[in-house]
Amino acid sequence: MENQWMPFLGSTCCYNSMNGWISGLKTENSNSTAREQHVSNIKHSPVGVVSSETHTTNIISSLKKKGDKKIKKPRFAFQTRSQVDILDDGYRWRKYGQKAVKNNNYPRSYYKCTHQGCNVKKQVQRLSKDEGVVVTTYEGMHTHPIDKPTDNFEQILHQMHIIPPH
DNA sequence: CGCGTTTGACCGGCGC
DNA sequence: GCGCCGGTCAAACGCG
Repeated sequence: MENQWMPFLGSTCCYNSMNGWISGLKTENSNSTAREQHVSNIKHSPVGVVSSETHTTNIISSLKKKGDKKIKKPRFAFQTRSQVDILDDGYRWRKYGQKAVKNNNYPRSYYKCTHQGCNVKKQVQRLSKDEGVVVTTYEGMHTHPIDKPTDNFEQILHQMHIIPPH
């Protein structure tokens, strides 16, 4: 498989062209530290992109039905170090569920984009290992512009609009 | 009154 | 087949 690395807000994320999903690694460097401090002004500070291969495998296997060609939705997960769970990324989200997940003391919240016809979902989960870290997973791509642009997170969202090459 | 959250029920996949 | 686990539904509720 060929991986294509791209800068992501001071850290590095990895696009895996084999399964079409984005995975990544948390990288600490002086550049990201400065960036974090800057972004922390808006309640969140990205610390890296999380790779969840097991989760990815499960989703993909569940997506493909017998005979059907699997429709792989782009997924994008990243971690932020924050006190609050809800990231104001400029889109409007409606919470439609909350579940307690195993091996985690904190519940996982499920959100859906309220825009008509836009089926983007996201999950927000706080790590019990490090309660200062919030993992946000986006699923799908928005079919509309951002309602309320935010200077910093607009860039993140823009990164997430990258369509996997074929 | 319109919209978003809460919360238990429901459901499908998967492992045993 | 059954129970666990994760994801979704939807009715009730809250709040502006």
